Amino acid sequence: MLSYTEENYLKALLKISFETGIEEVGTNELAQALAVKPATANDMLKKLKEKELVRYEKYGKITLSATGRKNAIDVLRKHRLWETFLYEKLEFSWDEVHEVAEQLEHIQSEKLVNKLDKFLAYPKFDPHGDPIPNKKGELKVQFKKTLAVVPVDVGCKMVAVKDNSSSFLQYVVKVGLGINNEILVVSKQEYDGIIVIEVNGVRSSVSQKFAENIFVVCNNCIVGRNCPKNKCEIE
Amino acid sequence: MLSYTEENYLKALLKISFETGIEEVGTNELAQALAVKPATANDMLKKLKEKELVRYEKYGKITLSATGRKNAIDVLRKHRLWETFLYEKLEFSWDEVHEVAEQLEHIQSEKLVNKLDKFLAYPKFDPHGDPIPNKKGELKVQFKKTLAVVPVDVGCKMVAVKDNSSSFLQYVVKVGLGINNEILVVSKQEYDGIIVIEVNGVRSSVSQKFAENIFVVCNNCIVGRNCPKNKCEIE
DNA sequence: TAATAAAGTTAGACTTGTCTAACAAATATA
DNA sequence: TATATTTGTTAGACAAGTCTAACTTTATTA
Repeated sequence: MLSYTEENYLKALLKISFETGIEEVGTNELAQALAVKPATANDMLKKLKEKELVRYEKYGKITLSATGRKNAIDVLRKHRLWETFLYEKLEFSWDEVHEVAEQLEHIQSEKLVNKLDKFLAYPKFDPHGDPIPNKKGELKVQFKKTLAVVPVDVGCKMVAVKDNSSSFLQYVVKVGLGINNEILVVSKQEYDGIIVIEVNGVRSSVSQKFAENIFVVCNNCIVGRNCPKNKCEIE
Repeated sequence: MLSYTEENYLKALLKISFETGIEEVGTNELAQALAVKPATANDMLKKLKEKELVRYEKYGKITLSATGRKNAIDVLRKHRLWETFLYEKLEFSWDEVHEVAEQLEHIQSEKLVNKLDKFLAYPKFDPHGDPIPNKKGELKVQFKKTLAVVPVDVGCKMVAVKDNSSSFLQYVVKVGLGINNEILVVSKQEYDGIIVIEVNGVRSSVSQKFAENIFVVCNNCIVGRNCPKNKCEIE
């Protein structure tokens, strides 16, 4: 049985891998993700290695072992199922679910997870558009890119957000955006990166930073085929 | 903000008060309820006193302060709401809810508790028949006695169980008993305490120990009036 | 390639919650 | 009431997870 803390370390490793597209993770990178000092992460890494949850050599990179990955995916599954529950059943808003799910994801009861999954009718995606792993740990692969790389005049569909912070999500709502909204990129300013988008007939200007945190699927991409290199991420 | 452990100490104090009917609790008693050594409980007590959650003097008895009691009741409210959720929405059986609720009761989110309460339509009692405190911390007082003190030929209604252990609860189900069942005490053996009861026309013999863990309300008692002394408990 | 910067490690310390072993006080009982 | 038993306390230790400060490796770049 893993401790609350150990689970968080494994989850962070998985999350970083997903975000960077690279399996190998560095100590500082991990420490930052967990808001602890590198020394602390280093200590824990020795413990996780001892338990064969990660592969790791001194001064080397960290990768999850098969067991470590399975555990991390279990936590992710719980997190996303709870987010879905809070959003769909308890009237939580999009930006409120994450914080509470961070706690709920550590509840230990296989029966609970599976019954919750059933109660929610086996959802495939959470309220942020992220795929929910099933009982076996399999999750829907998504070919997605950030809004920032979509060329002018190209239409796309918002599928997820990268940043789960409440402040960002509230901003997203304010711009009139939500999961599954169709977005048209109207123009892009070379100078400062400002992007003009059209959603439901309404035009808004968003920053480069904002656009980098919105995941979309392009309308003119055939998923997995002509999806331009370095602009699509496979999870 | 209280730690997981501190919450458990406060909850245990409240629970012991409820069970004994006495507000004052001893160190060993508390330690036993939490499955820790008296020395450990003693250490924690100093901390809880420092935080003004309990009243306590060296070699004296422990009582909850107003703040301590409020915190304990909040935990109790969460515990019982989660039990109700698991039982009513997730198809958990009577004897499975307690263990998981022990974990869920520590989730920190006022919004979550209140939304859960609403989702369950503000239940007054949990699956074991115990009253659920409302948002303000008020809970329905129940005048109840154990099946063990009910005289022969008297009918009563099962309202709750004292022991929440899975093994006991499974036994209860086996005897054909459940919350709100009418019970008639057919006979009592002076010699070994065996009690014969009739439930839905079916007779069963139960031990003294078993009967002490079943809470009932007598049919010939007018609650709060002719409820015999030392045989009724007020919570 | 040598100097500098970034990344990673170690040692020692602190906090929380737990333990054991020895001791002290309060209560029960002979 | 004196002794025995129960109850409660103290001191010292330990594991988990964290920190700071100093140090070592590896990577970058002038």
